[in-house]
Amino acid sequence: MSPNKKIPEGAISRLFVYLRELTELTKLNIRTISSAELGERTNLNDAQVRKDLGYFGQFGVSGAGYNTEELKTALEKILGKDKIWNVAVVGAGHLGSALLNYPGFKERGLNIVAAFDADARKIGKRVKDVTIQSIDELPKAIQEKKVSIGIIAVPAKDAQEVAGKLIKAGIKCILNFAPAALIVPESVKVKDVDLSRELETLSYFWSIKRLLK
Amino acid sequence: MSPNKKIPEGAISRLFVYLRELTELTKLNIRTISSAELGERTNLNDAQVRKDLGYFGQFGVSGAGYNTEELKTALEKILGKDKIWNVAVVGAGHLGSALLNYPGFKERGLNIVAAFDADARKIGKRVKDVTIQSIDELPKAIQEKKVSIGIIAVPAKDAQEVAGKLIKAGIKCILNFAPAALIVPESVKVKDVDLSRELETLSYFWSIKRLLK
DNA sequence: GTATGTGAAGTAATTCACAGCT
DNA sequence: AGCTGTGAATTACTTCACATAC
Repeated sequence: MSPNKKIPEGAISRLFVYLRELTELTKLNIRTISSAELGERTNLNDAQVRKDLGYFGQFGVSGAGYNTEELKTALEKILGKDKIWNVAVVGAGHLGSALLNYPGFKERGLNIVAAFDADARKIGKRVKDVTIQSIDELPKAIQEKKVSIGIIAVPAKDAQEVAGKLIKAGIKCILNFAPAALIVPESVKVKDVDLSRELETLSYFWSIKRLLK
Repeated sequence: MSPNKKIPEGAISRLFVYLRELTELTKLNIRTISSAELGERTNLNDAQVRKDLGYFGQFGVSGAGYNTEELKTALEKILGKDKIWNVAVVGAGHLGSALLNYPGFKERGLNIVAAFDADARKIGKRVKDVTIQSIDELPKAIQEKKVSIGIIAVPAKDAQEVAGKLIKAGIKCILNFAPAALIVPESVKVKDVDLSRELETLSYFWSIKRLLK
């Protein structure tokens, strides 16, 4: 049942994990998998697997499990994996460049088609498949290249300004690597990836030595 | 009241954000801040700010708010920011190199002191402050350099093996960039950062156009 | 017998709301 | 008057458990 059941964001995220696993399984010519097995391979509970899938329909066969090929196809459709997504990176420092070179994106239909930087020395340089452009060209390039996702990989102090430019250019989804709390309209979805914070949080768990879970 | 109240992991993570903000505020010579203001600057609810702090003590003054300098000092102590953490990166590809060059870590007391790669051509190369070593030297180097956090930045297929080596070498905290479900003992804390998945999840929200929150 | 799909139960995290302090 | 600290209420998410289907 696909209609409005209020789907946790985590469920969406996990569906992509199931899809990856299913891609592996079909490559290995494994035809069928149970929620318990799929859960084991993804470090998740079997009930969670079933519930996550349940938000979108009924894909399994009682007593038998899921047909890997069928479920893979269904998830690809649900998750928009039949489409290719155009992505732009703002900030061509070490992190931005690493993202431009990261093979995992293209493999998953996420195409980085534009990169921008404010530093004149970087403009015109070619990294992987794209040429770094001036920030001034951002609005036009975003339009022309039909970019739907923006990645912010600039220092924290510049992040809000960059976010504003992306949004003005029509971007509705932002992956933000800057450790800054962005202020954006309701209609824009931001995902923060804060690398220092992840490490810091780990260090805390080390220091208390009361590791949970 | 600091004792065992069961502290959400998110609360720990947010404390690091408050600390950053407080560092800014003290630089600006702002002496006092309310939970509402601090929440506004970090995109969080005022009650959340108070509750998060409440897990560790009473730092505020009724009617007045928090003294920025005092709260900063208190959080530094609680979060172990008086210590320096030694970190090792396994995998010196684009992502690993970007992490080695990422200035945000050192700024926050997270020192990358070792880097490893399996590729003989990379071994011996110097990136930023460290020389890339062979994976074979990992156990010895982890010990000698007193590394407490390991970062996995290798392809998914190698991630489990690397995790095993890190754990064998005594590592209890792992930041994992590989899109792989690691199997680790209970005593080891893993944080997954799955960049493709973050982008994919964003793309989903774009495609349904029902952006939440 | 085996494994799904899903309400119900259980946990966890967030937000409310207000008593109490300055 | 203003703002903290915190139980209570709410909301969100996960896991249980079992009727149902193959």
